[in-house]
Amino acid sequence: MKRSIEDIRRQELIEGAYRAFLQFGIDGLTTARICKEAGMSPGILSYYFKNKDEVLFWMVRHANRVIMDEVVTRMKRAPNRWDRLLAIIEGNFPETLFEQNIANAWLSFYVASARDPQLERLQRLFHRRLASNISSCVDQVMDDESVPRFVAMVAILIDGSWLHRAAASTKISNAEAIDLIKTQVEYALGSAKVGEMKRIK
Amino acid sequence: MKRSIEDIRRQELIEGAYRAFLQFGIDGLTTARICKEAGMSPGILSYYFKNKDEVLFWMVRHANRVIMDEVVTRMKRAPNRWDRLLAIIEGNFPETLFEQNIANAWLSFYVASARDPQLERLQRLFHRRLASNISSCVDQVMDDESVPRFVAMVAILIDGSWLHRAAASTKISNAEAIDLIKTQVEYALGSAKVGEMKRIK
DNA sequence: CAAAATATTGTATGAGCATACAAAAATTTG
DNA sequence: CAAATTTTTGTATGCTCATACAATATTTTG
Repeated sequence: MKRSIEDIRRQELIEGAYRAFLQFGIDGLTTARICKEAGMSPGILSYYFKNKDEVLFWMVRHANRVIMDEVVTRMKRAPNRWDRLLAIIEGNFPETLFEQNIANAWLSFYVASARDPQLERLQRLFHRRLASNISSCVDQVMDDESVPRFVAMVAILIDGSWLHRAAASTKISNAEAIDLIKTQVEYALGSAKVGEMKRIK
Repeated sequence: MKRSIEDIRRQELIEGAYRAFLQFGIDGLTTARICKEAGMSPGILSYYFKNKDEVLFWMVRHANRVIMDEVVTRMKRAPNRWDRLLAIIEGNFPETLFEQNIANAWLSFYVASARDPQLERLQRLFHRRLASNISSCVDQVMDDESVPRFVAMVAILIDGSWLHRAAASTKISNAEAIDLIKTQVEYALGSAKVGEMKRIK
């Protein structure tokens, strides 16, 4: 029984923090706001968590999971390496999530992680996961030295599109971002490799 | 005489703010830190500026000018449109400035500009300048509807590389970033257009 | 040089916030 | 149901910081 209520409250606070994060970014996250968003009184946070940073940590994991679920779902459906690569690209731009406020919130997480070792570890983890997913699509069609460069290119295009969405004066839509990245990826691979990837499960 | 000392102090404070910005990002900028960095006592800021935000505003302009000078210098030397495009790309990655702390500071500026209309205007201005520079290189070799997409692609690669530098676990060097962007740009344009651009002054 | 103007210092004030915690309320237990 | 335990509330404390400003120092002017 004790476990249960504790888990529920922690989860509610994490989700409250997530909603506040999407609206105000990391800097707009105050303990008061988190608790209010979770429908609890302001002091409750320090009862269920050591401090605000702990909530932040779990909130970011939660936020990442929301996006990763989109990626994973699409990857599972993909019948071959090429479609898996497309699944990764498309999964990183879900219609409902590719939005200025949210993009900005993610940016603020990047900024914060430069000064918080815990968040930095998370950030590295997310990045390694993305890199390893991309690698697994192309490692059979190019030599080992070429892979990192290709991976960096795709990652830069994905992150860059989010940054663009957050900040640029001419906003890009998710369809445009996907299309743009897909086009550049096709250039980089060439039709021979794309064909090959379509043949590998 | 009055003008002179006022201008000097304002400039010193702006440069102090710039140094603090590079080290700590926008969030690490306190009035005390700015004044200390400028070698003055903590109260001086409100004598020469309306408030901290005004210093911030001028500091960001200053910071942008440092990079833009790199771009402009290279552009002036470029004999044709292709070299001008390369000048823009290379100018956005000066050896001494393409560094994690600085990249992070810029990111924090992007985040802040989402909530500060003054900074947002600056940010739009910077972006329009970049877009217009890129456009002017390619507007003779592609039809008008294709230009924005190409511009977005290059801008995304530039911004994305900075984001990558700030945050990714595998850091990219300026040479690698330039090379990667150049490669993707060549793919996107094709050798015919590149050849054409080399012929247009 | 003395009076006036200007520049600089150091600090007081108050706002916003994280955190701890005493008191109150709700729930569980015997 | 009453005592014990758990959960929740509301607030007090202390910190960091921006800003204003009185007091002091420096420079200018006549």
